Amino acid sequence: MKAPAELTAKFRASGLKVTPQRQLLFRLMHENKSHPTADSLFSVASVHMPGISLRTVYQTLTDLSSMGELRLIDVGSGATRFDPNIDDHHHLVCQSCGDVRDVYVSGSGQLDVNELDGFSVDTTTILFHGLCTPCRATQEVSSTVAEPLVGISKSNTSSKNTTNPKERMS
Amino acid sequence: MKAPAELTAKFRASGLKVTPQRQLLFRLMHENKSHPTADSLFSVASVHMPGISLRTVYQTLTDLSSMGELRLIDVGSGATRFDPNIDDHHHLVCQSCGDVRDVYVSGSGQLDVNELDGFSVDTTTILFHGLCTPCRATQEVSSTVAEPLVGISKSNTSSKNTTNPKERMS
DNA sequence: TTCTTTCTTCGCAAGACCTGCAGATTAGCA
DNA sequence: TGCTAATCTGCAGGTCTTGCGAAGAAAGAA
Ligand SMILES: [Mn+2]
Ligand SMILES: [Mn+2]
Ligand SMILES: [Zn+2]
Ligand SMILES: [Zn+2]
Repeated sequence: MKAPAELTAKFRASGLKVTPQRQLLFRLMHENKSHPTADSLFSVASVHMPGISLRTVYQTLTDLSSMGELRLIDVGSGATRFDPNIDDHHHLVCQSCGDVRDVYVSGSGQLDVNELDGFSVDTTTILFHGLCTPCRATQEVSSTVAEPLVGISKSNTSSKNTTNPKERMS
Repeated sequence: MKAPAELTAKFRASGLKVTPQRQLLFRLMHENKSHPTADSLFSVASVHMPGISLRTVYQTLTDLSSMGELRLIDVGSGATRFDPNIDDHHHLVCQSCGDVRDVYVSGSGQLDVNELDGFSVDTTTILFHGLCTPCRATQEVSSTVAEPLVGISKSNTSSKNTTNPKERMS
């Protein structure tokens, strides 16, 4: 994603107005490596500009991605995450805390794919699911009883939606 | 996913009952290559068993995945897709019609990943986004005017949720 | 500066997907 | 046949996201 000043120019060149809300979001997203959700970005934005609406955050993020300044990432955690890094890169997703980190992969173009027959590939998305260092440390301590492999556990142990991205913003 | 008869045994062995609803779903999912959503499976099931509830379809699919008989796939199209193929494989996703196809990738383990520093990878998910053969043919015909690279298109041209998986079931 | 036009913001309703709940029902077994 | 735990269904509720329109504000003209 371009720097705030450049985005300002780009927006005006496109006939879009540059509002205080948009400027704030430009600043909050610039070089933001946390892959925030709209809601977590809204929380942070609200501190700087009380009264800003979640609707406006969604709107601006959508606008930025329409202009190719932002990438939308779906790591399967429910909410879409927004990424100002538009380089060709992939993601590491912590299954415990939900953290998302950039990872640069070489050789993804040379993946041997069988039976493509006719399907033309445009983009490739790779997600590495695992544990980040802090979470791995925690896991080692409390790993006494293993989860049964078969049997229906009605208690949901997955980390889906248990993480609060609001507390992981830069 | 195991065959219906084996699932029947497995369910009973786990203290779970084998109801007509479950048997139907076992049959509909067995060797089903369409990666259906709960809702699309519900539509098909409703034809065979009018009155079956969407809630039961969700429940049974959840049970099956808890037992490791089904994989949950998130291709970013909103609804979770269910996959009876539990082999190590990845997916081709058509950006136009939403179709999901299996693809076997060799060499995914040897992806060069930089700066993993401490992150331990458990599973890798690869999605190839592109166009299936039928959709590519359609695209070629109607590709006269290119989409502007910059500028906010308020008309949503994305294929998200425009596809009806109900009509793609086997 | 003031006016005018067009775009934006905000708040709320609504849609899509999924899960919790509980009363009615039924599979599995003695 | 009868009992009991498991299941099914319908619906309410939760989360994430988008549609809508009245009120407000940016940008350029006068
Ligand atoms: Mn990223
Ligand atoms: Mn598959
Ligand atoms: Zn973690
Ligand atoms: Zn297609």
